[in-house]
Amino acid sequence: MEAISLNSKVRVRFAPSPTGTLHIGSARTALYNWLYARHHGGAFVLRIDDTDLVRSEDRHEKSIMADLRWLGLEWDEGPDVGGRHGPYRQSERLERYREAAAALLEAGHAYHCFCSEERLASLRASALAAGGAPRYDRRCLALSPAEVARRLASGEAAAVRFKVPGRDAVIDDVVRGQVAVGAAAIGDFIMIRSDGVASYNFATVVDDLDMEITHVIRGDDHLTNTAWQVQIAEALGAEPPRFAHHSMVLGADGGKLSKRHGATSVGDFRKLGYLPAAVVNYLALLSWSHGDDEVLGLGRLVEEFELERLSLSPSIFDRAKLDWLNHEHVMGLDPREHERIFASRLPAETPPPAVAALAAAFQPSLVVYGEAPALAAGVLEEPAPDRARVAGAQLQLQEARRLRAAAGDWLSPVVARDLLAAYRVWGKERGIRARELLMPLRIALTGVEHGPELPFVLAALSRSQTLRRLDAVIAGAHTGASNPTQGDAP
RNA sequence: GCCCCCAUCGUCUAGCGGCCUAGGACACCGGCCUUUCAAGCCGGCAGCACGGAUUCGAAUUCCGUUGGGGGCACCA
Repeated sequence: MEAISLNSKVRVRFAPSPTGTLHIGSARTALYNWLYARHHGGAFVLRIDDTDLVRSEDRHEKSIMADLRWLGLEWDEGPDVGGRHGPYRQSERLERYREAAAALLEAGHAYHCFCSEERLASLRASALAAGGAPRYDRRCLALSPAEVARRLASGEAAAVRFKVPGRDAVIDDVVRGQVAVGAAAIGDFIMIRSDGVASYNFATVVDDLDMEITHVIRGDDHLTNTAWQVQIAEALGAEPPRFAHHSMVLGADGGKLSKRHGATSVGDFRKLGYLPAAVVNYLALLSWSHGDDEVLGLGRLVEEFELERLSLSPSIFDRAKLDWLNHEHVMGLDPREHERIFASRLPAETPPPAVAALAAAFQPSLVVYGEAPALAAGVLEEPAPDRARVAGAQLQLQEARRLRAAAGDWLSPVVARDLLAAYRVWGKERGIRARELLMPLRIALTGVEHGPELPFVLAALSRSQTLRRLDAVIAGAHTGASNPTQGDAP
């Protein structure tokens, strides 16, 4: 094993079907492949498994590639970047599969099948009813070569089936050890459909061999596929790649992670404002660990990640932990980078000083960037008139007036910190406690009792905004006092 | 139904026969800090699915039960 890895360069592939967006579970598979390739100095190949011609769409291929790049998982070979083993779309390799099928037909490892889908369906139904695994009954294997030739010549549609060798398939799995699938469970499956297009299980084997893939790293939902695939590889006279089947990602209820669990695609998380580094970090931590280190960047992951240490059991996707990791990554971000991302979430017309102040204010506590607009609005938006009235009622009117009257003093320093310090000095001289001094100011400025630290609020607002809000609250308090139902405290 | 995989706190995991009175993290609860809410810091709660067997000794090995997941297409 050591000798092999020294002599042959590791080559892995991620082979999504462009039938939808990149699911978080698939992203995890891509990540494991990528990490394995980078760790071993090997190649990471992107192949598009689009043999399902009707469900495959170009826009999905594009979005999957965009999501992979967003995650930071660049590939060395693929449909857009090329490479020595192209083409990298299965739809462009159809001829190659027919060629390989012809060889298998020639060698007696495959045969033509003329059975209708209806017959196959009823075969399946009766097998299931009888309590057995649905397997093809090999009716067409019994056809004479002459009859096959005649029916083919007459233009009758035929699929090509693999003639399974009838022995157990043994998979030597990197993470699971030896896994044996009994011969009884493996039927003669279709390699080439009657429309001439290869099926997944066949195309995959041909491509993995052609592309010199050394390790196939994928979800354990493929474990039974692997049984057939090793047998095809052997029939093709080739040494199958090593396999590594990782566990699945489940939803909070233990079921397959799907739409009803909320965000499930990489794009969803991108839109919500998660950092790619945090998503990747979380995905790696799902079924893997490295001592007490949990907050790990891509670089560390490349160094430390080991397939052999993957947990064997399925893991449940926990958004709360992802949130925590994202928060950790946000805190660790270069402040300028954080400000850039934060700003991208705000309305374009947000004044630069406000952007800078708010970005700085929230870097220590932000969970996801999707929160940015609401957080910023809480400070930047003028408190609603009725809100100002309510705030005015909560405010000690005397305090507010004194505050406003003193504005000339505390608005003079340019830096917000100094502003606040000066204000506190002003209050201290008058024997006013910090809470009584600052809470009314907070309410006057933002209309609510919670929010970022006041220095940031002051820095985010312009001088005229600050004065206008104070005036509005004082005026609102007046209105409240003159309103009999309001019952403003004396 | 049949086949395959899996099984440590609610969740992700450490543990690979004695170092385990089972460690860490998230979540939760409490405290501290603080103008507020968060964040941060400190502390707490909480688990080896069950039954046999092996062994001087089992979370760790073996068998079974139960439970969970996956697969069983001319989808990938």
